[in-house]
Amino acid sequence: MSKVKTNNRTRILASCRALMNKEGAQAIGTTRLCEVLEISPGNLYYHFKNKEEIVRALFAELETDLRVAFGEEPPSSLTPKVFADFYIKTLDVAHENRFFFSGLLHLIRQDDVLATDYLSLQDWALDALAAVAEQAAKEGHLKIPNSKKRYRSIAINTWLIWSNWVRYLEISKQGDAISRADMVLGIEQIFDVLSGYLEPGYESAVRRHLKVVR
Amino acid sequence: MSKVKTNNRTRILASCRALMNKEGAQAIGTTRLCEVLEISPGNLYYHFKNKEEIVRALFAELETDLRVAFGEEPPSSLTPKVFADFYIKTLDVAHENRFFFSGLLHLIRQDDVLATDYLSLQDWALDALAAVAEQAAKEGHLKIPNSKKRYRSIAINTWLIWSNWVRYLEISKQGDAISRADMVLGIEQIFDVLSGYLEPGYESAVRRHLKVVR
DNA sequence: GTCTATACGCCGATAGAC
DNA sequence: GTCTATCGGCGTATAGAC
Repeated sequence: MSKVKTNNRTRILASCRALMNKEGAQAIGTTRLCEVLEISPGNLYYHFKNKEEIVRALFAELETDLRVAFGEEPPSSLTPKVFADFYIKTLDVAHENRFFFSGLLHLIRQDDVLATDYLSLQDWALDALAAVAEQAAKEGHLKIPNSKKRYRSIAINTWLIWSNWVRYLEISKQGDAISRADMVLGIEQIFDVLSGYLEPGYESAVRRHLKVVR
Repeated sequence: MSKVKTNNRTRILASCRALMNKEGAQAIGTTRLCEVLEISPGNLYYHFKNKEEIVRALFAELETDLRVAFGEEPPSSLTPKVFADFYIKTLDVAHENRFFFSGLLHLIRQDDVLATDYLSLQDWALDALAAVAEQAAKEGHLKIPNSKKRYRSIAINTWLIWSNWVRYLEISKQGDAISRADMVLGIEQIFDVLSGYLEPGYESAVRRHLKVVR
């Protein structure tokens, strides 16, 4: 916790995230990273004990951003704008940290600490998504039997699509850049999980809002 | 295409699939593989030009199994049993080849041929899933506006959950074995994508069938 | 804080004997 | 078909000078 600028530490993190997003977490080694940054291996290992520590630091940043984007508590009123913005914000965070979700299984297989931390973040997110569904139902936007189990199931489907949408794009677009429009498509996919239950007026209001963003 | 038994070739494929399923595709090298099989590197490289060729051969097997499981054409009548069995069969194939879906992005990033082949399989599967939704609608099980776009959207959501369900289990269960019951849970998740549109009698019939399997 | 230099292991792959 | 032997390269990580 020194006051001096430890600029290389920041550069390492930023560069590592960018490279891993581009080529995948497994493809980036400390050697490559040092070359790109034009620093020495010794320098990198002064700032981080090992490669795991770099990924853990990146995960910590992701976690912070995600908790902010999901909101520490469900919003008080789910206007169509609040609803649409919620997913835009969270998917943006997923996109900025796509290396993590794309290489997730490999990353947590070789780092138990990261695995535990990820699982508690996932649990938290599932609860948050279930709470949003429950709130939407309470406000009359979702016509759905009031059942914890049902909310949980919707949350899992939402999470599966949410956390894999960017990966699906990377797989499907093969090199082409991922655009803002692609991300909005992701929100529409997530939204379709609820579609069968949605009150028609509310549904079209949210979809109108999504069109504006795109 | 010789008539003699090329047994080691088969052993290499089987062992490679098993190891990759267990530890991830990136974690298994030719060296490890040879040690486990108690054969020499030269032997392995007699049967396969390189590691890519092994993975491609495994993909070919996956593709064959998957096309059989999805059926070459949509079934003539979607009885609840047909519907449930369809997903049980396909998810089993996904489970037997989970290494592929878990490490997909990394695998196709380093093999353009595999990438192309995978994408056409995915396209085919999306069409098949859309056809199933359309058929279910035609038979009156799904109450849904007759729109190609809607069927496509449902197919994508189904595919996202289908192709990531086993990965989600691996991430969430961390070492615990994946059971048959876990797979049936996956089918229920997929089924929930349709839940809002389903004709109630049909829905409960399919769910009853799933309970039997579990 | 940053550098140079370097150890060590594993990986993919090949040559050539049997 | 299968083996032994081996190569070059890259990955992580460390020691120790500046």
